[in-house]
Amino acid sequence: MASFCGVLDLGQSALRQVHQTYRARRIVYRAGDETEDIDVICDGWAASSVRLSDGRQQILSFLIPGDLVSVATVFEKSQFYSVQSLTDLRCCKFSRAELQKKLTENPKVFERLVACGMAEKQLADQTIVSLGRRNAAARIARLILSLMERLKARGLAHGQSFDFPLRQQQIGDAMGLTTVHVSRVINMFRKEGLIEIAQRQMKILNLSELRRVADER
Amino acid sequence: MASFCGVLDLGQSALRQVHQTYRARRIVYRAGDETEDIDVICDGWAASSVRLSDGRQQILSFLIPGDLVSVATVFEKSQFYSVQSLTDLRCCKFSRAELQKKLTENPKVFERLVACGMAEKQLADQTIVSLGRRNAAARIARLILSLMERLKARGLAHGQSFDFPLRQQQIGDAMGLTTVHVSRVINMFRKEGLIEIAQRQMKILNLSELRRVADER
DNA sequence: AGCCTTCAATAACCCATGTTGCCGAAATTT
DNA sequence: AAATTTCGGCAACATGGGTTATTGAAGGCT
Repeated sequence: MASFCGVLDLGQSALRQVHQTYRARRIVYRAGDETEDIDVICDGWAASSVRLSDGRQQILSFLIPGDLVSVATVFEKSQFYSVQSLTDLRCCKFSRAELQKKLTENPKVFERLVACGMAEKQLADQTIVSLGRRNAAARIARLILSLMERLKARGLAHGQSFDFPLRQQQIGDAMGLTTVHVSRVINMFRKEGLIEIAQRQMKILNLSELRRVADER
Repeated sequence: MASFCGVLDLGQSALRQVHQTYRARRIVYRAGDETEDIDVICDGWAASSVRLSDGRQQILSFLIPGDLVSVATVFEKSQFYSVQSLTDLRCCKFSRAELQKKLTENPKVFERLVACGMAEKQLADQTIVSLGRRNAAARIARLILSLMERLKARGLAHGQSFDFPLRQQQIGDAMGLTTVHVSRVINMFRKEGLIEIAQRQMKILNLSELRRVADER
């Protein structure tokens, strides 16, 4: 299986890389901290999120293998959101300074980085549409479909089945819902034969109907 | 007053630019269309938005003088969202091809463009937090404060007063609320002496209290 | 194996926000 | 300035989703 260290396709003169692992539920990056490294996720899932003063959190995005821990980290030493591992995680670390140097030398790498950044932005925009205008069922259906597409694009889904390590709490924190309501919706999906979840594996049983739900208001 | 044509600071070898005006409520860019130009807003407000199949729309962001009509347009010919003028608009148009050429020649310009892109992303992330975790009053308070900060940074606010051409419908379309509910909240703000709106001018009367409301759940 | 923690399902109740409809004011067009 | 459209305020009512609490199952740890 691809290791995803090479997403940026740095070519012959590859940069020094260090691999690092994190246990599930660890803080990979804490909001406001300064870092000198850029992480690429090789294996496992993570999430970027913001914690509010009352303890609730909003997940901004889920990160899967092949994702950079935010393109912004390449240009800014510190971010206003945190990143936490959702599963055990394997990352490939690059030095920011070295990567930036590479950018000026190799415009192809810069292009690839810009493309990653724009993909992040487009996902964020679609999240805004979900949160602003869709009801709970459509939001969750969209999340599932979007994750499936992203996993497929990286060769991490076989047919309509894929690893799905998310807890209902995390789905709620991403889609602006409570765990109770996420549970209601997921069970409705199950009872209607749209999906099946067992042992952290998601299987989509009725794709066209799930798409229909995702397009409801 | 600054014209904002120079946001990208293209320097001596300035690009050919064309100025264009739009009346209020016109489509500046239609989702999916291919364009060869990049617009910088010199005067007036616009909004990028997505229209759903049932006619409702979600506004992704408000664009004010000095904003690019999305950094993404520099790299991608077509976008999945539209841009509409909210007021009469003056824009400065650059050719994408020429601008891209300039990018490879002048890394400073590239940096500035990346910085614009990251600012867009950060605004989008903050919108996600608002929509996901804040109630109507906090969302609207945050929108007002965020717009004030952005206008101030461009020298377009005098003290706590600034142009505010948004209709309640547009506030609702941006913050995932109905016009009725926007009206309820705005009137509450008025009655509590937080803000004053008259003739498309917003004045913040009690900044600290408005900030407090913005930080409530 | 036993203990403890996390996770999910479910029910009863509540509240923030949506829906519909109406009216008058303000803005825009003619 | 008359006509028309847009806009905002308001009230009555409906509902999607939140809150709280309880229970059992699943998963980790010693």
